[in-house]
Amino acid sequence: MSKEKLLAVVGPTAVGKTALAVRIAQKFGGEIISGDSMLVYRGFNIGAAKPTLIEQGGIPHHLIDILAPAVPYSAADFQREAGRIITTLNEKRILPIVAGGTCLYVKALLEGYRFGNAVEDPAYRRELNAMAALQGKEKVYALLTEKAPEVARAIHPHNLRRVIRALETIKQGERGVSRQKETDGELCCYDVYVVGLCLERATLYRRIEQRVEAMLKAGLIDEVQGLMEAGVSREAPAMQGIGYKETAAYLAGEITRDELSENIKKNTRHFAKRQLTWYRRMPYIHWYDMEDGAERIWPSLMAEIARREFTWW
RNA sequence: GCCUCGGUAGCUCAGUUGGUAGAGCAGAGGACUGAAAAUCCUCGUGUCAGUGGUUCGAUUCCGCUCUGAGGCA
Repeated sequence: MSKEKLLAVVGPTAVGKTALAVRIAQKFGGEIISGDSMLVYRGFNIGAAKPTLIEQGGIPHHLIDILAPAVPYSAADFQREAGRIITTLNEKRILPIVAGGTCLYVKALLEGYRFGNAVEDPAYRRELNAMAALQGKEKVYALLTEKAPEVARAIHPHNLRRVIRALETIKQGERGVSRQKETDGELCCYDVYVVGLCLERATLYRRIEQRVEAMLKAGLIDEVQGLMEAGVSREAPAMQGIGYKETAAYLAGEITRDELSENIKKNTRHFAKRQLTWYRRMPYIHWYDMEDGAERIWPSLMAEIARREFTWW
C-alpha cells in the first residue's frame, strides 16, 4: 500500500509559512490543514496571527476555528483529525498541505507517534497540581519514582507537566509515556515533502518585533478584553497563547503597556528559538532561505513539488 | 566653582573587612509521544572608567583625571 501524499510547510513563527502555503495551494489545487495549537480556537485571531478570509485566498483551511476557548485540545486530537482530512483529500485527489508552527503536532503527524490510550484526566491533574503547590514539585516526582522508577528517570523532577502526564498514564494502566511510532523504520509515514522556511536569526527577531507591534496596533488589547468580557477565563487553554496571557496580565494591571509589548516580543523570540530546536531533530526538512523574499525561492520550490508528482492530473 | 553619591558581563545591579568577581534579565544550546504559543534543563573572563601612590599583592584604601546623577552657590 502506497503512502498518502502530503506537503508540509514548517518554520519558526513569523517566517511567512501561511502566505507561502496559500500560494502553493492556489498553484496546485490544494487545501490547507493548520498545524497550530492556537488557531483551533474561535475568537483568537489577532494574537494568534490567524489568516483572515482574504489572506486565506479562497483556499479551504482545516482545523481553524473549531473549538471554544475553554475546550482542551491535544497533539493526539490533532494527529487523528489531520490524518482523517489527509485521507479524505487524497481520495479526492486534492493535495493536502499542512502548515503550522506547533512542532509537536506536526512531528507527531509526520512520524506517526503512538500516543497510547491514556486520556487527559482533569481532576487528577488538578489534584497533582495542588499537591505541587502545597508540598513542592519534588513530592509529585517522588510519587512517580515510587510507582515507576524507570519512567521517572527519563523526566526531570522539576518538569511538573511531564511528571503529571506520566502519572496520568500509569493511573490508567499504561506503563508510562509512550515512545512508539507507527512508521516501520522509515522516517515519515506519509509520502511527504517538507518545506522548511528559514531566516537569519537577526532578521527573524526583527520580523517578530514588527509583527508584535502590528498586532497591538490592529487591536490585540481590544480583542483580549472582548474575550474576557465574554467570559473567557485567564486559565482557559487558549489564553495560554503568547500575546494573550501577557495582554490578560496587562488588563489586570500587573504590567505596564511598555512591558506588555516587550514581554510579547521576548516570549515570541523564545518560542521561535524552541521551534528551531525541534527542526534540528527533523532531518527530512528541505530548507529554503527566505532572506531575499519568497520570490527568490518560488521557482525551485515549484520545480521540486512538480517533480514529486504531487499533482495527479 | 564647591559638596554628595555613582562609574563592575549586552542591560539592571550585588560584592570583595585588600588575595583579579557573581546574581537576575537579555542571549546561546538542549529536552519534549494526549496542556506544547505549554513545561523543563545547561551555559557568565569581564581593561571591576582612566591614571599615579601605599602594599608582597589593589577592582577593593588614598590622590588626581575623565564621566553620570543630585544638591549648594
